[in-house]
Amino acid sequence: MPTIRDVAKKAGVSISTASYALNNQTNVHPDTKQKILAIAKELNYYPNGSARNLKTKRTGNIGVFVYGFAGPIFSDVLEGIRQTLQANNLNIIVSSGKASSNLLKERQVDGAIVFDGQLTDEVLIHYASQGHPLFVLDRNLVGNNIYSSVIDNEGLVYRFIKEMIQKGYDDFAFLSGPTIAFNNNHRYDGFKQALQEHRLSHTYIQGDFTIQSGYQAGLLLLKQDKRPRFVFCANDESAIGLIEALKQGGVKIPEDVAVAGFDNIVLDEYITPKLTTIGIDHMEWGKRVANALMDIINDHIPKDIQEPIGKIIYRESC
Amino acid sequence: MPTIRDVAKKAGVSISTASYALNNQTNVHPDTKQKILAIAKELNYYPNGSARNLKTKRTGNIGVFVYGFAGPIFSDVLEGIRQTLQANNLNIIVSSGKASSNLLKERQVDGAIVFDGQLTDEVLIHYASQGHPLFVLDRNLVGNNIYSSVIDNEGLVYRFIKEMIQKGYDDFAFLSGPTIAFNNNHRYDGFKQALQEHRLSHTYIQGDFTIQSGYQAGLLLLKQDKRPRFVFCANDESAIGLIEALKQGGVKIPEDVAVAGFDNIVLDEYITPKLTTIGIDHMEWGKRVANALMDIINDHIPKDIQEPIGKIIYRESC
DNA sequence: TTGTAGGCGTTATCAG
DNA sequence: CTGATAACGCCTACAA
Repeated sequence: MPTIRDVAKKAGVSISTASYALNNQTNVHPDTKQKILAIAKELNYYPNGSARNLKTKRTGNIGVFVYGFAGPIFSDVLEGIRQTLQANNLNIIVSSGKASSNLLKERQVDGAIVFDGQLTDEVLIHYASQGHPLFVLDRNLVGNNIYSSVIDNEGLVYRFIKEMIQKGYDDFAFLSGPTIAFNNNHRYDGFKQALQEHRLSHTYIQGDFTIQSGYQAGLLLLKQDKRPRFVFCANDESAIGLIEALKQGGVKIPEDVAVAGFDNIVLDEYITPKLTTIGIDHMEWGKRVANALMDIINDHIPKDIQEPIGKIIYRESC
Repeated sequence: MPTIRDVAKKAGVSISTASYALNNQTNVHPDTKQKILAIAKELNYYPNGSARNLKTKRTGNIGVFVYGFAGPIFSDVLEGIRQTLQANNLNIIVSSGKASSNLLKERQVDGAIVFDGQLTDEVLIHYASQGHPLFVLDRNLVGNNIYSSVIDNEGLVYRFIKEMIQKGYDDFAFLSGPTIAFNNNHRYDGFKQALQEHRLSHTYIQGDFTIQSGYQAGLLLLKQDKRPRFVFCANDESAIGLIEALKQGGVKIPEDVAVAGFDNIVLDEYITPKLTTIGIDHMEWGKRVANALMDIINDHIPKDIQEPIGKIIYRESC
């Protein structure tokens, strides 16, 4: 493992000159510079990250922290973030679980984008309070150096349900996700608001965002003699489970029961009937967030953060 | 940002004593230790990762490098790896693109698991040659400290096609992925081998692993007056595209044309007909690989690496 | 244009 | 049991 020392020695220059050359400083003679670079390449020299980070107090890494790797939604956001960071010469580091808080506490990242409800407010606030910019997605958190980008869950669902009411539906049910989920509650709020304006009541079914829970909800409905005409599901996965169960029970969708979800996951287009849903352009969202983070890092001026773009995607299920 | 200095000063002890206490050494009096820990907590002290890494020559991070974040297959592998690493007190760092080689070159990770054909052999070999353990998945690479875990693509496809021949099929086509893909070629080898043993010929269709390319292939088949009785697709996504096109053209699956794929992605169970495929237990694979890496890191004895478990999953498409 | 030297925050060796 | 002190590898005033 060659160090800058070895490079300098072999080039017959001092360590500092080597450092200047390797860091593309102007104050070094072209000839010496070229010689140093050639030798660095020959020795396969790369600076030790830990040493550089310690000295410069920056790592060149941006942490992206997710709840788990299994979810289908994050991948596009990550890809959008990755592309933007790479264009700005920053490394993306995606992590999850205990590793996330370690990286944060030990300052192995210069900034962070958080998509993980498990990370405690305390850890996040402490990290940001040291001067590191922090972005929280789909979560409420205020503090110094903390920025957030939140999907307008409430507004989107509200608009959608209003349209469905215009279309003639008047007997709704809400298939809920876990009640501790930020998303879920806002979606429910929008749902209720729309109905309330038309003095419509609704049925509430508890689920937990999984396909399985949707399936269970479907079985539940099958047992009832009277079923809602429209089930709005807090996310697509539960909607898919619900449809699966209803279909097996001989219920026609959307003729007997109409269904819609939220998230626009890939699966939506491949089930029968294709699922109507509300979708976010995740890749674009990732890019916007990463760009906002870049702005903050580069000139410390928090530009106004644009909301992610959401839209209703009409397909066959309602 | 408090340093160990601050903790020591406030506790009225030397830096070294503080370090001992914080690192759970035995040679420090319980009372002083407790005091130091209390003050560390009070000051919200956490060691600077860069400094510690520089000194100890380890980072506690394991890099997992993927080709991109968009793919549907990796997530379970990642989750398996994550769980195992977390149980061993190591941080998982997932990265992609240029960031991956940076992290490798600058030695910001103690070991790596590589699932990214874009990372050059050169970078990988150089990294491993410095004494870092490296795992490559689904790729051929030999060298010091390099281990690999490869799916038996060839054997699995071979077994599957043999069974299909037993079942009576005798008119096959192969829908290929990109010919530079390691996976694809081995799958094709197994396919050819099985047919050859029965002196059967086959049709070859070029694709690139995407749903779109499968769809194109389907359109192509629709134009032909004579169609193969069985299309084996190099992966599930192309199979799904193929099925979509054939269905739209009025072809019945599996009655007119039988189809199968490889990977067992989530989508398979939600399309009509459900896709027969060959699947790997990805979560289990991730765990095995991570465990093998742990063994290597802990006692430097390369245990025999178990192959990932693959099996044929019969559903409706053939 | 190049070299000297100090220090980033830790850990770890060696004395006390 | 505790305390000086020397590294780890690099960057960067400042001096030459």
